[in-house]
Amino acid sequence: MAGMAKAVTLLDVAKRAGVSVATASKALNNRGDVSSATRERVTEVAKTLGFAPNELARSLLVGRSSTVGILTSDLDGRFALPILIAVEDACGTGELSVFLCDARGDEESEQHHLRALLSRRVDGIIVVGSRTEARPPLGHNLPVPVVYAYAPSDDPNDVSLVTDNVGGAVLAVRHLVSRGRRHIAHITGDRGYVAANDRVLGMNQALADAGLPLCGDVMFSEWSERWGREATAKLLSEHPEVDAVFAGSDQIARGVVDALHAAGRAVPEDVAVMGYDNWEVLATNSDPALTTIDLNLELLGREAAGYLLQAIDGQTLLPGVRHVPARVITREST
Amino acid sequence: MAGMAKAVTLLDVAKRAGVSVATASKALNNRGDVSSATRERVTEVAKTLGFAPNELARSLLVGRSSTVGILTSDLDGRFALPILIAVEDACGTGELSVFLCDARGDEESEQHHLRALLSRRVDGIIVVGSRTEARPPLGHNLPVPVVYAYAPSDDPNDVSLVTDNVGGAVLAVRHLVSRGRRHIAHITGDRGYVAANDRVLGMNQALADAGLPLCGDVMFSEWSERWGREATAKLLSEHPEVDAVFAGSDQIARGVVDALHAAGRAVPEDVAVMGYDNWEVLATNSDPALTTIDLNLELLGREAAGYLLQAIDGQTLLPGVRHVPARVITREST
DNA sequence: GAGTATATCGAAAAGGTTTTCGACGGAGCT
DNA sequence: AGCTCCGTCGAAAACCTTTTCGATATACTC
Repeated sequence: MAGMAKAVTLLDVAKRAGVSVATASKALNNRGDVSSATRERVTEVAKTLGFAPNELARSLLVGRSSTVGILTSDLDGRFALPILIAVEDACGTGELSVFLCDARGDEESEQHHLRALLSRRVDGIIVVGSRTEARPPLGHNLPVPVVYAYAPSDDPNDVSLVTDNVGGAVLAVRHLVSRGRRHIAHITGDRGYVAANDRVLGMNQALADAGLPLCGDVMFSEWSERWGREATAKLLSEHPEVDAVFAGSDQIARGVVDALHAAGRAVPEDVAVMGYDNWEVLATNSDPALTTIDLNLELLGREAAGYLLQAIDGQTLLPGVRHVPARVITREST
Repeated sequence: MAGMAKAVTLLDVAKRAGVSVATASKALNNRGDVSSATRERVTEVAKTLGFAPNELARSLLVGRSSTVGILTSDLDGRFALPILIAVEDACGTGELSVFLCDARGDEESEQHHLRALLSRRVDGIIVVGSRTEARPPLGHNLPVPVVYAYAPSDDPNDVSLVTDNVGGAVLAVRHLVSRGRRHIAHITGDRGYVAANDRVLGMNQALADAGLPLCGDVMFSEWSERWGREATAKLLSEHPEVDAVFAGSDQIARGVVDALHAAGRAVPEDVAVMGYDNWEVLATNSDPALTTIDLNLELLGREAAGYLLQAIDGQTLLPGVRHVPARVITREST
């Protein structure tokens, strides 16, 4: 800690360099008319004094703070973090600093953070959700642009980015049929999640395209390994002919391969298993490593930041929800 | 997006209320001499106009921004996030907003972010690392207080908070011997990590206290499930009498129980297994669920924020590294 | 030498808020 | 009536930077 040196101001360097603050400012910003001699002198003094312009004053003057807010509803979750990282990255290269706010799923806390962000005069806000269900907008007539990531706004006038779950499921079953599988079962999570329903939608569509029936009924329950194990046991007894299971998440997929091994079925030789989410620690550590669907969350976050920057630049972007495509990550389980 | 309403200023509400900006300010801040009548009138006007004070101007004036920076070296990692969440939480209740910066382990990027934070006039900085090895300090003679979390600064004059890995390992083997285990083996990760070495330190200490030898040598390699499986197979062939394995991480522990099952050993009846980290998704989804050591990262983050707030308040805190104790989470694998 | 063009610099305003201090009016007292 | 005192309010400075525009000096042209 030690020094606690007083911050050095532009006036300090101006005095030290024997010029006015005006020319000092122009010298440091390569702007206006200033001789190269004094410019050098000023920059030299600024460096030795360790001058760093006070962004608060700058922002106040130019009416733009070069900050954005990220408002997340649940940082703990699996999906917010990659988006957060991508957004922070994209903003950082654009010389924007980001305020992080975690509302913990609390509506009241969210409004509290919103007020804080607005009084700090952020130039824009990205709200990232943890579920794919649509959410009410942050507010109406906000003084700054807002883009919604992962969880879309239910107001069609807002701009939202979401992952394409039906497209992802299509990719998944196409991959399985391309591997020669004909008896594909689907074990997934909570029937109350639109993510689960979107994926069965895509699956049915791709199955129909391939002229194949689903092996058994789709099995809903919870997003856990345990459910993957349970469901697989049941599946094997009722449909021993199954040669592929499409799991609704990597967690479930882990349970599936466990149960398959316990039943003496080889993966992928006897039955292939496909995960969803590309949760690295689960997918890569599995034995065999899981083929899975990657959500492209980094791309989603990057694009969200990109749209926000455009809006901050004054461009009006056309409203609606944009779907960013998923992609299959091929590993050893298929 | 829609409105883009112009931000309403204090002058606006003052004019509307028929007073000067000075009295308006005093009315809204419950300060100075102002009659209750005009106070009510001003607050009323402020509410209807939706006035929110410009924090930039406020900060500039009072010389304190009510913001802190979090500088992380690797957000991806397993350990930064819980700390980040706890810090954000603690700061939020203190009416501080937090700037998030992810340096991605790049020294240059870190300095870049540091400069940005300082020119934004943050009141303090928390730097959270992703490894337990000590790191060089952010800088010398910085104008704001800094506290280091998880990865300590190697300058003894700084204040750092780290997890107590040797204490955690002591708890782990005590737990195992309290379960009646006498042949305890240790499978852990990369020998180059001080975390790994600290834990064998604590383990040896607790083993000595209990008068027990280690079963076999400690097995170093990588922090993965695969290594857990490999090492277990080797262990079983060389030391079939083993009745407990203390794993250096939950990932390794998962591999251990897999291999144990494959070898026909029941967990925990035949051999107990203990994890480390309490990585929920791994530990709770395991079959059986893992008993493990929790790092208390939330507490660490909360305390880091607490110390920083004290320093910001002008208290000088005594330098050095503080160890926050771990705790055992008992589940079904022991 | 007179006049004009050019190069370089500085004074001042602006941004929105808080705080100090002086002004003003009315009430109470002698 | 004259005085003090208190309660309320407003003018202005301060925080630090950027930008505009006028001022000054130098060089150049005829």
